[in-house]
Amino acid sequence: MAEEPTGPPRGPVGTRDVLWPESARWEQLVARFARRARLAGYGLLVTPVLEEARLFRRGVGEASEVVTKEMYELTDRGGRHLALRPEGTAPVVRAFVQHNPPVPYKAWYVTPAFRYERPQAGRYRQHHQLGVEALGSDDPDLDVEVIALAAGFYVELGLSRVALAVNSMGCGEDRPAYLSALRAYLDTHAAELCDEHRERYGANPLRVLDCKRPACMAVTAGAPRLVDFLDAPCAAHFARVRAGLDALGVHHHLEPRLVRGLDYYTRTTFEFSDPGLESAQNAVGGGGRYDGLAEAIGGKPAPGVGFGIGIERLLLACDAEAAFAVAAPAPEVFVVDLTGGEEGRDLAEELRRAGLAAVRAFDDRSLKAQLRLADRSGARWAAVVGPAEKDKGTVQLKDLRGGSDRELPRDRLVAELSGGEVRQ
RNA sequence: GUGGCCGUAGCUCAGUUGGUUAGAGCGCCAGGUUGUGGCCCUGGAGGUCGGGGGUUCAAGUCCCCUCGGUCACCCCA
Repeated sequence: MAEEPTGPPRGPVGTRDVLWPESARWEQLVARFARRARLAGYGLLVTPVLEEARLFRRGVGEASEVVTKEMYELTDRGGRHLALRPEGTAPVVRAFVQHNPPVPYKAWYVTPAFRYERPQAGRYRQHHQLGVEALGSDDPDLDVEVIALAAGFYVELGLSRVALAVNSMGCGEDRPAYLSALRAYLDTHAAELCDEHRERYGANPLRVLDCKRPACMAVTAGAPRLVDFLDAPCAAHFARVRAGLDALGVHHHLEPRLVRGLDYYTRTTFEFSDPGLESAQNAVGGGGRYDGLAEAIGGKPAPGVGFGIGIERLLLACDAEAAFAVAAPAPEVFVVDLTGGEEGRDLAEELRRAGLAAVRAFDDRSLKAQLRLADRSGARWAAVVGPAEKDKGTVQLKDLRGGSDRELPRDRLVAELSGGEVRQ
């Protein structure tokens, strides 16, 4: 247990503050995603960050790493056992089950997610995800729509190296046959597996496929493949998904060992990775179909498919590819006041009421200081009001790019700035 | 949870084999004729050297602990 800290409080380990102006990029990212989602008919869904802990135990999986080792759990003052959401899908499905909206119900979200793990490049205890979920249909074209939405988003941001891996995990019908085949294979190669999996793979042999240690990877390279065990409906579904991606020009490749760490996946799984990311965490998004999840959490059966994109990692990928540069937001007008503040106060508000982004200096700074601030603010115009202008009822309008200056009646200022006469 | 590396001004860093009042650049503030920014010049503010303990005549420099950061394993976004 950590000792009681001293000094001013700090943000908890593994969390970050995104200060302005850096946050401008974040803001833009969410806006772009929202637009894309809306174009495809996905509406914003807001759900609580807190959920009953049992939602994730049942949904994400009792034995999954995320639940057993990484979940933030707490008991509230009323004795309720709650958890901070470790991922985005289960809460969406919970809301769907609880409210039973018309299907297909297509929603997008932006949310923090919490996992108690050691932070490193591209990995935090609180990270943020952008995602969509489409519930109530098992149409493979819906898988295609969802995947294309994500793929198009990466392209829109200027990410050119993002690769899409896909796989199918089958369903409750064909999974048992595959599991026994995999188990039989692993039994004959048990001695060659990594330390962690040598003794224990019985509970969920799929985990071994996900193991990145060289020993396990060498063994699983020759293991039976999920796609070879799909029953007819699942095989047809997967074929339709891949054909749809091809038809839309969404490049992808089969990754037979892609199983992902959350237990709820069935049929389609996919993952986007950016090899441009230097760090070990180069997965910038992932998702899949989860036709058994609604039922697993106690609702009536409902299929679903969706994905999550990690905002922090996505931005790291943008840095690595020198993509998605966003200019810091700048005001249109900087109001310079030499009358003691009253004129500046009133004029700034007047401009804002007219829809112009207007800022000013405080603390009665010198003219020189105010103009310096105006320059650094990035504003195109400075509107200067001193005692002389106040008496005459005018303002000096200064073009901060060139430096030219002209005086105009104060009641003409808004019209000048918003009318296009001065704007170019 | 395990391991490597690193903690000196707001930021990026320098601080010789331990030796006076801890420095630079950038940023910030003020001034450079009474009301005009950017460039330049001058000056200024700002640091419990992450924290605690120890060694020593003397610790930013060495040792231990601790907190934090960072990277990796694992897993994932």
